Amino acid sequence: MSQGEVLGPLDESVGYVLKRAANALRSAMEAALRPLDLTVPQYSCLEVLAQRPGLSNAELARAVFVTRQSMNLVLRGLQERGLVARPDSAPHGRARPTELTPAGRERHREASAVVRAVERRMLEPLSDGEQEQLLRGLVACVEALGTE
Amino acid sequence: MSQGEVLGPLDESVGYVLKRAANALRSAMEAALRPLDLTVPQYSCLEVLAQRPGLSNAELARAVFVTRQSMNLVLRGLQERGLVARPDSAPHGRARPTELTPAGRERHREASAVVRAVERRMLEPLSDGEQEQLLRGLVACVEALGTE
DNA sequence: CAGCGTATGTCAGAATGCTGACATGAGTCA
DNA sequence: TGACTCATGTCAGCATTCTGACATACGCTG
Repeated sequence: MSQGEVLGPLDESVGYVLKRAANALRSAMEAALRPLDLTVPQYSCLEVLAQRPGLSNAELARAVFVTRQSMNLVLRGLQERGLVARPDSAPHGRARPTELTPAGRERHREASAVVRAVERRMLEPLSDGEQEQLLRGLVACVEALGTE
Repeated sequence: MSQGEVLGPLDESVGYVLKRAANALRSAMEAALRPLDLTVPQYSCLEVLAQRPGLSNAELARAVFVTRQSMNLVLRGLQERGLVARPDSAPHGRARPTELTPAGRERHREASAVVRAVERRMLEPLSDGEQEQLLRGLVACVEALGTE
């Protein structure tokens, strides 16, 4: 009863399946990142910093879609573990640019590998064209909802 | 700076966009359900109950992907507002089957309408065929991740 | 009948994220 | 220069959800 659910109208709703897919991806990522002692927000932070070094706390928060307060906690945890570095005083205004340390870059490399493996597993049944179409469809949905 | 973000590699990651889409859908649903004084979990519960009456708390929790404890709180809130009804004593075992009251059915009708409107808005830029393909792609992803 | 395993409902505690609020620093304009 | 606006970092409180645990109820098996 726990697995063999009746295929009801819910499974035909894009919204329901979208939520389900995001949920499954999150769970898979959590499980994959646990051996590296990283949470999903922590990994997201490392990934953004690797691609765009020097971002401030508030900018990182916007990029990962969390509040400044939450991102601040994440950054503190990463800083205590020596994975990111921030100057003690802000060079301009109050924003302190954050950078990955060498250890942070190494950890990001490992984390990025396992996350990409999860993503690859998720997309494995789809052809390249179908993957592209899925991506474009999702982007279209985001834009349609974003412009309210 | 807040809106015009650089189109980086992140936007080409299906996982990232999937999270983004689910997030946008959730926010839009919250905003649409607020006038009806319903949260997303509460609506989800009503929706499942409308399609499958008589489910117990634990079965509802599994259907909505939350814990029994969380669903119990949701059900209490809905019960206090007279939208769902549960017998005081279980007819079999400990599971008490839950049903929508007439008021609950009416509220569900209203909520379902606004949620479907949100979903329609989200899917508006996609053709029928693209919507179908998106749905099938997401289902494939869920299944690929589910079988670990 | 007694024991075991499973499922359910429920209670308590912890973790996580958010909203509200405030002080600080920089830019703008009269 | 002084007032205003905006963004940032940070503190406190609240809300929501999860994990852990326990008692109860049923079915199965010896």
